[in-house]
Amino acid sequence: MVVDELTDAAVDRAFHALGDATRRDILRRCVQDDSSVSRLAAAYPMSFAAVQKHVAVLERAGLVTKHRRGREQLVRTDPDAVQRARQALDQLELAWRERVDRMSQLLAQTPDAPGPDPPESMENHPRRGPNR
Amino acid sequence: MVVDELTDAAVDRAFHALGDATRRDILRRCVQDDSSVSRLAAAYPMSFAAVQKHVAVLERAGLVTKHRRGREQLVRTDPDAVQRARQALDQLELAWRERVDRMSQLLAQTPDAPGPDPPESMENHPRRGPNR
DNA sequence: CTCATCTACAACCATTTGGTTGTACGTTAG
DNA sequence: CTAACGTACAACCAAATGGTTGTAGATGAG
Repeated sequence: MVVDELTDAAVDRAFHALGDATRRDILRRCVQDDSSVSRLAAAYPMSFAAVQKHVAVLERAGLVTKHRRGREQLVRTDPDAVQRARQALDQLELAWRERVDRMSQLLAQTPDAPGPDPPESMENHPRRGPNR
Repeated sequence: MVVDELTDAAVDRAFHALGDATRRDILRRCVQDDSSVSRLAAAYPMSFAAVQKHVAVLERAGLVTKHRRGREQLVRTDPDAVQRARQALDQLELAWRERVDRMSQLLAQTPDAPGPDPPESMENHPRRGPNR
């Protein structure tokens, strides 16, 4: 499986595209109804070309596709791409859960563990003694 | 609840922070084990200051927090923030599902009528007839 | 105390980004 | 056909980004 090639630069582009409020709004509009670029442009306080660029960013990120209808160009959100981005975040959450598991395990196997010591306890007393 | 204030500029920062491979890697490292900034810096082919800036971006986005331990500064991923970003994507997927539902409904309620004329019909037949 | 380490931050530079305007092209309406 | 519309794209600009180096402040080790 050479699927790994996609996921690095592609995730870059996807998150970068999502990091702008205007582009997220375009996504929201187009996920509900396909919209032509000019109709989108009318909805924002910027030039047509600016909106066109935003759509281009979303398209390069694979988040939307364009489809001709007459002289218009309809923009459509790709829900698969959205889910792909979500998976990247899911992985982070999974890793966190693994970490918590490891910590719980360490605590459990502590022999004379007297009480519910928070996991940070070992790295949390900076020996803030009488210095200063 | 004025929770809406957060979600706009904050989501901007979060996705922007996630839009860089180095920063995502930092997140992955720190979600598994807290790591000092200098230890992180040693892991990447760039200067200490550059890594420091990346951490600052992640911190402003609320994705990590820093905790002093002696002369080190430990970086820790905030799993809640990751989940918040995920929710933003979940909303998009939800909207898509609603759209599909609406479409299915339209299809379902179409009897065997030859010309189902919804209000949108006027902008929907491009009259791609025998012209050209 | 002194020294090495870790961090913070300013100044600077090249590149990218997000916006503008202007021009050109394809398609549909009359 | 011409005119109007929707789009594409180039050129340009200010601001942000991602990197560098250099300097200075805290903190722990010896």
